[in-house]
Amino acid sequence: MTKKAERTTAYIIETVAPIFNKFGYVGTSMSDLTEATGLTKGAIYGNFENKEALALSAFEYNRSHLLSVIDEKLDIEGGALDKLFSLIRFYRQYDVFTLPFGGCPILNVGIDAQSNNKLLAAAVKETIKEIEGKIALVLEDGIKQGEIHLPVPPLQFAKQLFTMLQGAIAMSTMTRDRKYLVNTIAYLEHLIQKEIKS
Amino acid sequence: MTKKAERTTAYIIETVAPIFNKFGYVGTSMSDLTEATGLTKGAIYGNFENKEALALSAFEYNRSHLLSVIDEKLDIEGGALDKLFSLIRFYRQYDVFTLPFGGCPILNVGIDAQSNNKLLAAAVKETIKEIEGKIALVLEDGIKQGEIHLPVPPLQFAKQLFTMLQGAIAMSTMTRDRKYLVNTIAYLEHLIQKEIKS
DNA sequence: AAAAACATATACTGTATGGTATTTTTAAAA
DNA sequence: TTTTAAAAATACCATACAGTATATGTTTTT
Repeated sequence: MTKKAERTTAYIIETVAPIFNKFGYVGTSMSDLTEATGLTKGAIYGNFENKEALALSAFEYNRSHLLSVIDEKLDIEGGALDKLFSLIRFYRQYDVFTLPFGGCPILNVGIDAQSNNKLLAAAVKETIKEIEGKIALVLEDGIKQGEIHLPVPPLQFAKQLFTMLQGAIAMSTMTRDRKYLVNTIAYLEHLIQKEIKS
Repeated sequence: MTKKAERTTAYIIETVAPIFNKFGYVGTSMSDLTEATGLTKGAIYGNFENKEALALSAFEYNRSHLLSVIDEKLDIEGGALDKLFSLIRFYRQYDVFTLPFGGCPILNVGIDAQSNNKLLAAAVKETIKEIEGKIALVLEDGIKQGEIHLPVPPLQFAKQLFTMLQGAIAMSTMTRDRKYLVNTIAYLEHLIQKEIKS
């Protein structure tokens, strides 16, 4: 049996994560969080040092959730192309996936925290690097297997791919129009099929 | 001679615009603004109804600044390709261009205001539509002149182009690495040159 | 079951918030 | 140059903010 505090800590994080993600660090007040959790400040401050530590835990929670799904999409059976298609097909529905999160944690926190919270901004930067690395690994493997060929180094291609995905996420978030996701994924499918397949 | 209040209003807007853009709507306090302007709340509230109206004016100021530069880049002598290259070359240095603005007003406000200010969010949406329209117009003209050919309708291509640009902006903002801009522009130059030139 | 340790609630800091009524100052009109 | 109108400064709301000390419960451990 887990300790009481451990369970409350976990409960607080998962309740609070989408709120921080949606309304931002400064846009979220401690009273928003007591209201959402049904707990008092005593309980929250008993489990977290301050608002910043809580926001950081909340981001880490969203981040690991996202990373594990990306891992899942990249770890399917098949070659590099299969893995890439699996990943970008996931991004076609990224808006519905991130709905319970309160939007894309990378974009939301990455933009919001840029000037308001250095720790969060650094955590986002790290997460981006991590995702790019995962994609690059798949590409490298595909090259080794002679399955694909790239016009630029794998990491650069991975960055370019992720940039396009993130652009689609940004646009569909700002306009509330999922066509940006759908069209970008269609373009990327074409790109991968035509440009990098050996 | 313009009335005193008109000048103060203009002064407030231009002083306040980069602050709102950088720190966001909730992240900016009225005392931040009195401090930056050297004016008192009496002066500010004498010229603006409330914080929201001021933030909206500040965004409109940034927006029209950006739109006029985009117009300038698209209104050069030459054909559609020249105009497109002129525009995307501008975006290669978008980070230094937006430095005095406090970052990209579309991205910053578009993400920040999404859950905190409906008026601002709507204004961003409108601005995106406007820019996409300007690009689409150039493309349509290029098709009529037989200079270019597109695999999709002009507006859709414009949206796709702008999505990639906005993705590069988002990535370079979040990571503070301008390579995303440089590489994306290099890719777009290649894309335009190879894919849409007749 | 009692004692000790832990976890949560209560009640309260001091400060900052957006906003306003009123006075004082400054600029425009006579 | 005086009057009048406009603009900005002052002083002040009430409320919300992040955070804390202390008291009260509630689990664990003995």
